Amino acid sequence: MSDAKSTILKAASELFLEGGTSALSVRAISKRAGVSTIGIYSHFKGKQGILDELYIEGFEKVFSAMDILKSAKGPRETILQGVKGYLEVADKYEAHYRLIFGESDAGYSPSEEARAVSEKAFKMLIDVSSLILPEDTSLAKKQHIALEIWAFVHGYVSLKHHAISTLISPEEWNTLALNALSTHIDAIIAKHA
Amino acid sequence: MSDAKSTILKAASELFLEGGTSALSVRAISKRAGVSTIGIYSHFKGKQGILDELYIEGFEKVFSAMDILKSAKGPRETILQGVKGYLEVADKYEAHYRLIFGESDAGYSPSEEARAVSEKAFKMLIDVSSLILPEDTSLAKKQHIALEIWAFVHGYVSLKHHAISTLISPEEWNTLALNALSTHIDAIIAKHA
DNA sequence: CATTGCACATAACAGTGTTATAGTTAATCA
DNA sequence: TGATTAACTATAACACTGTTATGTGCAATG
Repeated sequence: MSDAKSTILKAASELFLEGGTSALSVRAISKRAGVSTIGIYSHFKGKQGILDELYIEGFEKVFSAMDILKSAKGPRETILQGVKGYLEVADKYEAHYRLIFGESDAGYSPSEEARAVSEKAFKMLIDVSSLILPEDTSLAKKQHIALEIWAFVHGYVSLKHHAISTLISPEEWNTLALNALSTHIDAIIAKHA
Repeated sequence: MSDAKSTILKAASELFLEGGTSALSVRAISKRAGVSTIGIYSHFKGKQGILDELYIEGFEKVFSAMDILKSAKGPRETILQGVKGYLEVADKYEAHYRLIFGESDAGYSPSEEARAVSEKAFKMLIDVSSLILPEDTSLAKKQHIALEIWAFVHGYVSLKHHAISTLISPEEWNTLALNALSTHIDAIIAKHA
């Protein structure tokens, strides 16, 4: 990546972490990066291009959180560790997470390249969650189980972000999510044994 | 509600259903409603006020979907019926659902009144999900179980909306969600019997 | 009749993403 | 070396956004 390109991306990432999408105007990025506004369009495909990079950046963080396939503690604990990592990434990079799930910019929709990265992440999730299934399980079934786990974890993260109800303390959320997932994974194991 | 007020709200609701938040500009609403742009500010508190009304409108639809407490089929089937209603509302009023969960307008955050309506909906959810729990269960525990169910269902809806992966057909989603919820509710019942 | 208040249209302000125009600087090539 | 080309820059404009100030007319009230 060229110098100017990485400088722009760094500035955008900083602004993004500081104030989310609302702080991410083309003029603000170019000002902080020390380039002209037109630079955003020559080095990236406008704001869409910037958001794509941040989208991919976000998924790569999720990637690394789930990259714990080779655990000695057995499939159940490996998955729960992956869930824990996911929850932590979602907390630490909340802005990225919101962008990925469309919670921050109505106009944005990921490019083909960005979509490809997200599918790669889903495939990794399938690998991890397949650990609790018999080896001869069909791919469709594996996808369904992976989706099941993902939906559950993401549901907790999403509800937490939007804080519809303030009845539950922020610290408790991740514990509740882990307990619920633990119960559900046991149910899946029992069902498909 | 005055004539002009309901006319404006009707226009806003129509535009919203047609094209989501991006179609909801103050000028577009006033044009369709046949009033001046300033009318949005005299009858409502600007765009925020309009979005608040739609937010509440959305929650009332969720309300009515879950308002099936008195079912003769027993607690398990009653809950699953509530989940089914929830999924259907989420499909039918996708724009409202996205607004409620912040997936459509970054700048918007619900007013106190709107928040109150959402808490009322959560309390109803607690009532429904408490059906599978012993009567002497603590309120905190009831909340946790309600959150568990909500997170799971919402996770499916949210992932479906954003279609990270196109590997699963749209028609299949709700069936998968219902099956997963069915499994999990059994697990909850077994755990807290 | 005069005054008050309400709804109106028009226009403006500050911001957004994007693009056209024009000027400057650096590197490449004959 | 001198000329051309490419890449950068700044400035300004366009069409849009939410919001507000200004002025206009009309209706009801004192």
